[in-house]
Amino acid sequence: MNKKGISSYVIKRLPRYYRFLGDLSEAGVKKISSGQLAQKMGLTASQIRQDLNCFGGFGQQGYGYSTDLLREEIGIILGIDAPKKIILIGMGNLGRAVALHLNFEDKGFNLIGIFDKKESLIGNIVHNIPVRSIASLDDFCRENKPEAAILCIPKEAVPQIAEHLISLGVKGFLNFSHYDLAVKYEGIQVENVHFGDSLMTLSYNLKNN
Amino acid sequence: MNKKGISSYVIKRLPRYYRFLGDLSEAGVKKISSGQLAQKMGLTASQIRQDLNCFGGFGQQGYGYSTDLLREEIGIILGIDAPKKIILIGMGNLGRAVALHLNFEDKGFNLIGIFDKKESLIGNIVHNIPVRSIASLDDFCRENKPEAAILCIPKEAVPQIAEHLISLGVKGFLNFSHYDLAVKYEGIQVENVHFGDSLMTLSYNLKNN
DNA sequence: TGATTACTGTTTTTATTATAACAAATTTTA
DNA sequence: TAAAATTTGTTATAATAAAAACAGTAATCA
Repeated sequence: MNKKGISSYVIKRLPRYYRFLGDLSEAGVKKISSGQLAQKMGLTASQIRQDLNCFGGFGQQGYGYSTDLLREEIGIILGIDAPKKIILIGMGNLGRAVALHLNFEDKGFNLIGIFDKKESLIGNIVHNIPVRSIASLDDFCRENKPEAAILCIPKEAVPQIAEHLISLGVKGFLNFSHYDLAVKYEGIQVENVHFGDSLMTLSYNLKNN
Repeated sequence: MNKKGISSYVIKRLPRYYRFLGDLSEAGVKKISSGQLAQKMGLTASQIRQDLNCFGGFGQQGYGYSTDLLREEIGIILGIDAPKKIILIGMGNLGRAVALHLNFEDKGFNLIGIFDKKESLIGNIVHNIPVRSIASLDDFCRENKPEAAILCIPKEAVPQIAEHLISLGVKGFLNFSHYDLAVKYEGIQVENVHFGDSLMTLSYNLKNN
């Protein structure tokens, strides 16, 4: 629960609403009711209405929601309309995949820098961005002031790098390493992505269902 | 909630317990109390004890839990001791990163096949496994009977491929595509991994905290 | 050895989340 | 245009999850 008192469960559902509404929009669907959307998403209409009403009344009684308008509103709630500068640390297989696979602009970010310590990678152009030496991180951050960082580095390196980035003004982390980055300081945001955990959950579910 | 009546919230926490216990084990910690573990993981002792007691009493009053034993027990609960055959569809940037980055053996799976439709990739050896043509998928599945599949393919291709794999006996999916694979059939397990959603959540949290 | 401390397993209570219900407003239909 | 149907926003209820409390057992210490 954040300062505005909105449950993290609601917030975690917002990107999913945003994606579904984008697909509907692309498919030319102009309006949608909570009931129709609920069916598509495997939720209840009640939950959708209640989720949306945490942020305001975007629908119209007797009509439903305008697909485009609702998507736009959720985009604003998520802050996608105001891109934030982000850097990527670690250009291994995973880092490269993340840089090339994620559409940052559509998700509220602008990838402005890529860093690695491996000499052989430095200077490579990935996603139109040169890979820089980790030695140049401090200067780069002081000059460009990235707000967030993606960590695709070995788990041993994470605590130090994270702390260092915080001292350079980085406020948010998307952490892919095999390590749970904890929020130690007020105002620092962390999203841990552990897809190994998803594999284990799948293993459990295959065994027990 | 699955058939045994254990909440999905509990099950989602199990891999995290497993990881933390592994780290402790590696660090030579022989015993741990629910209180100590709670502090390390940012949970309450009560929740840990209640989670574990869904599956049995692994601790000892007045002592705590044996790190190694508890880890092993959770591994068994997750089915990590009984590796299941899994295949990977889609050898783009993301597919390659997943194949090379994920330690399947430690997570209950054995990667036995990689498939792509792109001619130029076929025959490449990734993680000691040759990339095969998607045309050979049917024969391969009939012969090797993989229980699960990882999808690293464009979202448009997902519904068809998933349905086809189900007809070939695949029971579980780890889906990385930008599409929500829904569980349509009894006994089919799906884990959707959307790290774009995590980025959006981070965007929200940066904006609002 | 007896008392004290530490800790689990389990029950009870509280807090949170999701669902259902319904009044008010809009649209559609006759 | 009037009645019926649709659908939201919001309140009330039910279900679920988390936290707290506590009794009982093992370990430790005097």
